[in-house]
Amino acid sequence: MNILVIEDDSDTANYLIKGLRESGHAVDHAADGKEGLYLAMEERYEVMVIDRMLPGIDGLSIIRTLRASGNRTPVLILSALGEVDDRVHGLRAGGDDYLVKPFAYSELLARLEALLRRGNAASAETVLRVADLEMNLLSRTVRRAGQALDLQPREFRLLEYLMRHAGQVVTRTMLLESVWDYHFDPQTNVIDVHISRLRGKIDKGFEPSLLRTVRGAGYSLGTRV
Amino acid sequence: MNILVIEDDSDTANYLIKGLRESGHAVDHAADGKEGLYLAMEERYEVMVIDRMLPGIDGLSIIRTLRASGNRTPVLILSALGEVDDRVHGLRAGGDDYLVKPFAYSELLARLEALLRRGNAASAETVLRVADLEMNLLSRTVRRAGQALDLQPREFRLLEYLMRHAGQVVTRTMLLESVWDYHFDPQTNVIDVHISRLRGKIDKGFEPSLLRTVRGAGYSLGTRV
DNA sequence: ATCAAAGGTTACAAAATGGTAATGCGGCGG
DNA sequence: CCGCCGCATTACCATTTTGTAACCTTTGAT
Repeated sequence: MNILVIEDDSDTANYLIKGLRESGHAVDHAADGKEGLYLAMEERYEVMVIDRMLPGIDGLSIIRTLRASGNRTPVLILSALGEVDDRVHGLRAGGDDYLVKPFAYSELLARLEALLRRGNAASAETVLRVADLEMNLLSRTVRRAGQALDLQPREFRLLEYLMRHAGQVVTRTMLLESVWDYHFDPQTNVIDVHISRLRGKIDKGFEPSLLRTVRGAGYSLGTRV
Repeated sequence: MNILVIEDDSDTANYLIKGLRESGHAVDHAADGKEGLYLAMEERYEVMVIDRMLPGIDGLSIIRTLRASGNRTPVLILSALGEVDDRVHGLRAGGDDYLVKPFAYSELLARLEALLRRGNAASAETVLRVADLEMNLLSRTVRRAGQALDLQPREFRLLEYLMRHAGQVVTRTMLLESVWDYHFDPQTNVIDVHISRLRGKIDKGFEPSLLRTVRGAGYSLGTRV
């Protein structure tokens, strides 16, 4: 996971960065408010840890600025202040969680993961990705290598199903059930025709081909195997 | 907001319920795990407050059961236990936040609101609501008073635009630009025809009418004014 | 009360979409 | 190396969706 840490105290910062990296996360670090705000605006993070007291711009202002500009990245506020009022202010400023220093690393990690979980539950369901192929379920758009593709409704449903089962072999029966709502064999080649049309749109002109035929079994979407 | 409180200690429960109701929320209460799980599964809440130690089923098991059945409602765990390990377990079980008793009501409220904010940021983008009319942008379904309606693609786009501008007057020019991508006047009555078709689906047979004509200006979706 | 303009409705025509069937191609077993 | 089977492709047809136009209704100014 991509995490931004905005923390001026170098001991705390190093402790955090080391721990998070060991847990397998990619961490960026800013030691003051100005740099922190810059990174938060320019880069895309999945979660941010922001110290409340910072040289330059203070932590709560950073959060307010981000929220005002439409940034919804979850934020965990870190602070030496323990008063209830401070915590309430921090959360009201747009923070998603509040942890008081000194803190146990395990608790911080658990809280970050809780934030990530919530974030993913929301966004992971609206955009599907397989290699450089991207489907946005909300805007109903599909792009490959950044280029917009124009799919018909049935092609869209077909591709959605394939993307939700990327890497697996998808049988004709599965497709008939899920994409066509046929619970019997129509004895025609509907699927073949639509796969062909879909290929013409998502694979023609791009490398590598993503929609692969598994002879005798079905189809599979993805890069390898 | 619809809130479920699962708490066996009657003092804490009453304190919580009273406070939340005064803050304008609708609160349901369960005094044991069994009843709590039942309510959590049957009703739809926007957030839940669950005590960790309960007679019957314990709090963490409730959360695990809910998560396993696909329920993603945010949960704030309430507990007398203060150990870091307990907090970590609570969050890992699928809780979204953890608050130790005794707690300040203001902090609880701030944390609940932080959870709600995140929940809404995610779901507000996938389902639009105007009175008893509901549009799910992910499943592309529309229902009025709970009854599923079958809209054509263009009707769907038209209704989506109207719902996103509910209460405002939407001009013909706005509709041509946004729903038809026409940047000129087609000199036909396409809009009138589609509004008529849409009315036949969303308003015919329901009360009150939601799609109102604003003579000389355009249309407006909503209950009053 | 009358009339013109705005909007509603209906019927029909055009265009887009989805499905069928015929034909072509290529891998694989014999 | 041949022929078959499974899949790909293409052309075509049916259906669905969308748009146009004619006609009808309502509204509000005079």
